[in-house]
Amino acid sequence: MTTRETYHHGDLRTALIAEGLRRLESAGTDLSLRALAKSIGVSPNAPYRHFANRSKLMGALAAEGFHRFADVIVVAGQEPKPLAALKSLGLAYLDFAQNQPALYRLMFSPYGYSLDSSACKAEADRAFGALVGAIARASESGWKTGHAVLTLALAYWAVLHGWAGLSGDRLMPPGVAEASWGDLLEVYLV
Amino acid sequence: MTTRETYHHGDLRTALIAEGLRRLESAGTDLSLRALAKSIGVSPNAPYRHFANRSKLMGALAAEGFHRFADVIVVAGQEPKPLAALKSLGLAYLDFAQNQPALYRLMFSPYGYSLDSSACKAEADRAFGALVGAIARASESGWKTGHAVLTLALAYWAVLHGWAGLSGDRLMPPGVAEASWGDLLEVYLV
DNA sequence: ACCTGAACACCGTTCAAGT
DNA sequence: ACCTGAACACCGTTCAAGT
Repeated sequence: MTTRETYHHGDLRTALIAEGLRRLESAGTDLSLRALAKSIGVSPNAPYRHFANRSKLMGALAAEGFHRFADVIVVAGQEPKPLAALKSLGLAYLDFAQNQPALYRLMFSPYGYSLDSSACKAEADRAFGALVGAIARASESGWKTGHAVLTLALAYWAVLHGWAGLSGDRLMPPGVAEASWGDLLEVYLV
Repeated sequence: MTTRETYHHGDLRTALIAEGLRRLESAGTDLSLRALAKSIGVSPNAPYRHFANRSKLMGALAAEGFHRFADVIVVAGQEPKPLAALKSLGLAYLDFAQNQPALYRLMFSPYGYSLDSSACKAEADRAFGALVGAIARASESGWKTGHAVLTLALAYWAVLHGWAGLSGDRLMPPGVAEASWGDLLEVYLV
């Protein structure tokens, strides 16, 4: 969000990621390494000192996205009442995906998660761990005891990921607006 | 699937789509117009006689994908027993996404659905209609009568789309293999 | 160690021209 | 009507060279 003039020397890596995250949402087009370098005021090949190739840079953006994502999910899951925590976590998830659709798409694309596995996986596991924890607490309080916690967690993750994609890409039928998030989650939450 | 030698004259549009669908799954890299034209044996700009630009071609591929997808979904939903139909439809959905991951991703990406709205939307609506029909029959037979049919359909679609994405991109935690599809759907189907 | 300049092969797209 | 050839601006990437 902040713009500075003290880049270009020793902080290029940070500058690339910051500008990359900014451009990701603003420019609808694919993120170009050359355009990114140009907007920072550096030569077209300067990024190669910090990233092996374009994919690795995209992976770093995805990793930063997963980091912020995990922060949001973990906090939302700390709601004391078990079922309220599940719903709060779900709404936080959908909010994140809606507010940063390009970043979310990158995170869960082959250019994101798969290409910087180590960094992305660690943060994704942190978010998924919060989800499993919330599900476990709900299960202990008597919610859907007929299913394994891990299966319940995967099913909930699938609902959230799927709905984030469908609503983000405006694939839902007309008449179904964001207002129905609550209703939708209720189907799963019973 | 079939390879012919009678292309290049009058059938270029068909040839581009056929070869495009083939390359989509084989080449992991992004589909290039020039490479596609070259593999058909035509000049780099010949496709522009049939498609306004690359996006329109991708949209046509997505539309063909949605057509095949709808066929599969509609057939799977014709299973007589209501709950069995829902499960059959879900498994057909996940099968399609797993067997043609690149096509599925394209269909539900901004380059697919959004760019050739008319053709894609018609076929997507056909598939979604089959889903709504199957849900309606289940609802009439006493399944989850507490929720609106449309809400149930959206929730099921979200589960399927989400799981297709997570398993297609191998984002699920280790130890959760394809064998758990049935278990996962059971959570929703109760 | 970090960046620049020049170069390569590739890409989407356009325009004039051929048949 | 359908395709080719040549050209433009752009891209990822590499390599030699500068500081």
